[in-house]
Amino acid sequence: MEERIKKAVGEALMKMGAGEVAFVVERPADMRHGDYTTNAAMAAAKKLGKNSRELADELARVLIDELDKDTASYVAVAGPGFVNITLAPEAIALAVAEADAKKEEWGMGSVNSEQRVLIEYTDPNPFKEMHIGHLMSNVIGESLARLIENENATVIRANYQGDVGPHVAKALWGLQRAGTSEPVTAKEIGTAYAAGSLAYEDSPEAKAEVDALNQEIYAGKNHELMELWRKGRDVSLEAFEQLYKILGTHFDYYFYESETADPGLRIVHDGIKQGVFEESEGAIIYRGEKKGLHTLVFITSKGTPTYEAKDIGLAFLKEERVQSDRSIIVTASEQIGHFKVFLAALNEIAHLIAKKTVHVPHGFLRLTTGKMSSREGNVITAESLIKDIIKKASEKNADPLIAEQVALGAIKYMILRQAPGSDIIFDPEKSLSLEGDSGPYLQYALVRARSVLEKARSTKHEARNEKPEMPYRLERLVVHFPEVTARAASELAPNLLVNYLTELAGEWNSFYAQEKIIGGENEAHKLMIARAFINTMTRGLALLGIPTPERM
RNA sequence: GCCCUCGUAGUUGAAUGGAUACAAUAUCUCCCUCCGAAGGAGGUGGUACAGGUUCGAUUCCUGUCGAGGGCACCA
Repeated sequence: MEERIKKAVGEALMKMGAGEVAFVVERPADMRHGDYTTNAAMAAAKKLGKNSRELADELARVLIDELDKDTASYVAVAGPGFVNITLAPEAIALAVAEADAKKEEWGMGSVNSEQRVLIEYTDPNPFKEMHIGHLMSNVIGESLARLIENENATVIRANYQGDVGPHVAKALWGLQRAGTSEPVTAKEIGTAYAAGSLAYEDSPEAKAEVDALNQEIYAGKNHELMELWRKGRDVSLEAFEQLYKILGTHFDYYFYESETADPGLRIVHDGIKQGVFEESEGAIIYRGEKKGLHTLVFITSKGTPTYEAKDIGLAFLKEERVQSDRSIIVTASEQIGHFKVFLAALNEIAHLIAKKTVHVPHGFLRLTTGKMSSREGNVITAESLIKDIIKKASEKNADPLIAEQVALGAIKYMILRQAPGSDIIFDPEKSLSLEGDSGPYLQYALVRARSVLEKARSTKHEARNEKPEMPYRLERLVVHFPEVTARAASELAPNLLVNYLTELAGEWNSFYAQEKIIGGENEAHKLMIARAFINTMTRGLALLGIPTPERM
């Protein structure tokens, strides 16, 4: 629909001799202004040096001829020169019928038509418990994956896990110190990591031991150590799989730092000859200053690869295993600087890979009660957060499955409701609200709508399909769903869909409160609206990865 | 010290340079004899500060203040 209007506005501008002007067609903030609005007249006025109101009047006249009677009922000029388009009731009825009839295909688009998109997200570290940052990465990444898929692309989900590096050495040091040769729980390993991490900071001897362990792990020659490493890794990875299951996410490819280290080292060493990297104080570095960035170490003076070198190795490994047109990496925003340098270096080695790669940063989850640190003992793990919210949701839901669905809805909503890059301020005292703007609000609206349909099945109703002259606001909102999903996908911003669905749920709740559906006037028409709402909400929540409970 | 984000009702968030800055929450009123009150209807309340560009600035530019993150051997 938006496309159709955009095209008509473009043609109208052409006829007015302003074909070059860039303009937008969008949903006005206030529905009373119409179903679509365009700033085309104001944009053209600037370019042509004419009065915007006069130009808007002219555009409105031309536009009403461009759009056929069944599409727009009228076009009006308002404010400084907005041209507002109000859809014809027939066009709205048609779209609502489509929202019902198309089922799973409702809202599917072609923004990423035929593309193969590789998306890396979650990236937890074995030997550490999964914390909230990884949860955020997972929830955002999974939703992006689904939004991109919905635009007719093939999405390949990848997870990159840090199974080597200093944090692993710290955990193994802790396990050795505790005399554990057979770790069985992730918690056990997490505790060992915390112990190793503390000792590393407090004791120079421990630091030296951990550093030595780190190199031994890279070397892989110490059988006893590697056996402990393998066992600990398996336990951690298995714990992650349990969480992925609960979160409703899955991966097509797993990459591990233990396998990116070698290619990373090799490629960086090759890069020295090409003048991309250089040696400095025994380390191999990339001088970011040549690109207005800062210098980063890629290989340490001890010969171990850093995160940056491993990322170079990873980029090539991905290329080897997965054919892709685009590559998206979702990580915390603290890595923005590192990714800039990494991509600059990669661009010198492999221009085509760098060009198709984009880093999508997500914010932190910050506590109102102060910084999270393992030292303070107030680190919130993904598991503990989920458990807490499930407990809260259980107060109203005896069924544990539903309590879990509601809790996940609440958590995912909190993460997805705002622009991906910004931090989330979380008050652990107040916990998560299950009312108002929230996941459960959307779920509840859906459950109630389904319940109406359920009831309607057992009652007799008229076959006549009459409808009021003016479409309901709810219907007018449903029309916009495909545009919203397309925009959320192209801007990599699930929050746009969250905001839309929240508005949609509110509109349904008002409709539900004001209108008697079963046994009311125009029953068949209202039931159709209910079905259109249900399908739109169901599809929308699916794209966010928010579960839809049967009842609440 | 340098670089990057960001400052919007008491609080948490919206608003591709556009219309009377939009919600939720908290608070104050109402509404279950009627399809499910995790709901609906209404009230109170806001763009950090100072300049600039523009017909028009929460948005762009400059400065001040404040917060977060990054800046050679961590990830």
